[in-house]
Amino acid sequence: MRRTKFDDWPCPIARATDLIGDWWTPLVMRELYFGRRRFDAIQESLQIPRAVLAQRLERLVAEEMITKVAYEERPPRFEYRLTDKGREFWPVLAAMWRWGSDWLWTDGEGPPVVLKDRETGAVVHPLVVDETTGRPVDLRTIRVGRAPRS
Amino acid sequence: MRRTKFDDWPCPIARATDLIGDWWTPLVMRELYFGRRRFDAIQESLQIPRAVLAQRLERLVAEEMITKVAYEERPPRFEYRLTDKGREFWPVLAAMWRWGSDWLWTDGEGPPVVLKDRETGAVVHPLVVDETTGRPVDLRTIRVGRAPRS
DNA sequence: GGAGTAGGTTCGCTCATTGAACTCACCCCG
DNA sequence: CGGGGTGAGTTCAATGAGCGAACCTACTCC
Repeated sequence: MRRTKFDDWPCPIARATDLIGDWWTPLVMRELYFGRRRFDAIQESLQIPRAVLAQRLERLVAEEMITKVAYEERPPRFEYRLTDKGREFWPVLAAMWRWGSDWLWTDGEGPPVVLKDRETGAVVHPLVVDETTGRPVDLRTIRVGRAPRS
Repeated sequence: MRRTKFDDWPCPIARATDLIGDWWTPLVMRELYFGRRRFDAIQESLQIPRAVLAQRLERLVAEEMITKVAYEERPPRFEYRLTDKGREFWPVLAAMWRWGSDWLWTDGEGPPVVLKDRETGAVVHPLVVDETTGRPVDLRTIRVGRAPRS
């Protein structure tokens, strides 16, 4: 049977999972965030099967995370550019980066790479807070409620 | 062929993706965050195939996101409890929640559910910031660098 | 002794992912 | 003009993961 789809569930986590839950997709986004825009560049960097990359890019275009732009007509050549929707997804990967760095290196060291501020060079530690109060989101202080109907 | 594993890549996003990139896994974590701890409760709530749920829980236990605890000996009954590692993954799903709420409801409304502060009842809007500066993480101001060797 | 419950396994089917090879349109070089 | 190179994919056969349904086990309750 076909894999169960979550894209019409009434939960933001379910819908987001449907999109980025495809194998390789977060890594394809990572490549785009770090400036790789061409098919072969992404394929070579990730060593992703070409058929899979083609299918993932197609879906990301359909979901309007990226757009496919011809940067040359003859011969036909394309690149993939992030949309606002795609660019705003970066904080999710930043949160994953933080958690992965904190918990997935068991060798006593951390990962060999860090996020840095482009200007100051200071190391950036992503943290998820409540926009209004500024307090870190904590499972114990949060519950789910019905949305206030406006 | 077997699906490519990312769990030993030198990138925090890749390693985290390997774990939560399994289909259903973020939703299983969501159920645990919202208090469902028993196999049948999770299975019924998500309508996830039982074999898949068993395999996901097994992996989450192996990765120390959760522990399996007998809450009753005769008859044998179990529940799954979050570890610190599992609980600290919640901010990643909170960031996904925010992005999903902002971008995945095209019907003019938002999702029917929101996150609320358990005490004040105020709606919580997760936001990913830099822990040191407090500024929202923005792709344009961030780059990747080698980790300072301590 | 039969029904019910919690927590899984087993099964056969289909779809997705994989690596390797192939295509296509074009350019450049001699 | 022929040969090699490049970017962007498509095609292919083999294997593995996800699917729904049925089954199993160990107990309790009536």
